[in-house]
Amino acid sequence: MSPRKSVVETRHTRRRILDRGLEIASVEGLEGLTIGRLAAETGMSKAGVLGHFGTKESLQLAVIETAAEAFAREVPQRARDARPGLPRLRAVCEAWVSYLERSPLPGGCFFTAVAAEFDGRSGPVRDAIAAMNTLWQRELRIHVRRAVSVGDLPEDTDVDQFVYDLVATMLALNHFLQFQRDQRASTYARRALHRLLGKPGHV
Amino acid sequence: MSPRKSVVETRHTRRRILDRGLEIASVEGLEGLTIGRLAAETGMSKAGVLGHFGTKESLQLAVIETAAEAFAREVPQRARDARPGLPRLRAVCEAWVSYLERSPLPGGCFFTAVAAEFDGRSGPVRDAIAAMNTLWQRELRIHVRRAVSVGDLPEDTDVDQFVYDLVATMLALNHFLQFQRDQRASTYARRALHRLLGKPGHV
DNA sequence: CCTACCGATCGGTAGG
DNA sequence: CCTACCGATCGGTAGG
Repeated sequence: MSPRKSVVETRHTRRRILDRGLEIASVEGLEGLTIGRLAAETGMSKAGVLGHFGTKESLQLAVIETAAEAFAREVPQRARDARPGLPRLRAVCEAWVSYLERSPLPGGCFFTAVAAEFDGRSGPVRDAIAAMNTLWQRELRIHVRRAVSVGDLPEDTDVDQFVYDLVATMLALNHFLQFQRDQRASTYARRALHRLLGKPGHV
Repeated sequence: MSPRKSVVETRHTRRRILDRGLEIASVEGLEGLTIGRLAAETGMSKAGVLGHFGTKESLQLAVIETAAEAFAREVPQRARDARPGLPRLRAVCEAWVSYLERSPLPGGCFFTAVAAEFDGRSGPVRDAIAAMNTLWQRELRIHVRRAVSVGDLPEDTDVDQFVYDLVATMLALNHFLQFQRDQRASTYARRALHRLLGKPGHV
């Protein structure tokens, strides 16, 4: 029996479980993430792992939360110093491409993976993934709209179409990198972005 | 005990299993496709189902083969009467969009789903999916190259970039339709294609 | 946080 | 093609 841990130690253990869980889920999906494997890889018992979350579904929701925090840190946060409008939008996209290129998670983009996994299902886990997806596209729309309103993009820009094109480029980048393991993918992605956003350094 | 069946009946049973298996796998993935569920939904015993394939892996490979045949029937075959070059390429893309729009499988595009599922894994199943993916992109490249050589597309067209852009549009279409359930997706996809391929009806 | 369980389900086999 | 199994693993619980 392990001795009872302090609050800070408990929180640290929870983080370790979630960080490892995010890595596993990026490869195996959120259903393929099993409590038994998570226990083995953190050196705990299954009951020890489950004690932090109660149910597998709560664990899945906590992993989604963890993924959202990592994404926020890696992409939108890195663009916050750029001037609102096209420069900010470009900075966001460059941080996004760079994140997918570096691919800190072994299975590539967590949200792309679990969106595909849960697209045919329903329930709280799907809803949580969808909520993050909506939040992110809303942020992209705001950047595009701003770029239009300050005159960096043409007045007649279709904002939703623009967001679709950005998302398409990133979905393809993740697909070509992770599935096809084609390193040229980031070149293609940057060229596609260049077509949408123009030359970096110019307005 | 069921009486022994004729060869034609056996083949028919195998087809029924594979058709149902493809539907299940489009939603649950190829790992989530279980022999028990497949048996229940075809009114057979697990041993009866497994007898047709031997192992789950063989079943998975047979489902991939079935999916490839369905895709070939629905997309490239429907474009074979169009003139080689840009008209053929446009016909292929229109059949592709239409296929994703109609979405005969409950989980959307089978290959998109399983590519995401297996991108972090290795083995014969991943290899089979990758082989189909390669075959299809090779066909797309041939159409693009032909469109360039007959003068329908500019001489300096980057063929691989062009294929990347087509795939990006289709991945996004499937994502927006299946995950976001956004019916406007096909409008966005067709506009993106229009930008790449020009106005249908014109060379 | 552990050990020691639970019923359900997994892929697969034996034997007919 | 079936019934009747097998060991392994699933999510989860009891009790400490």
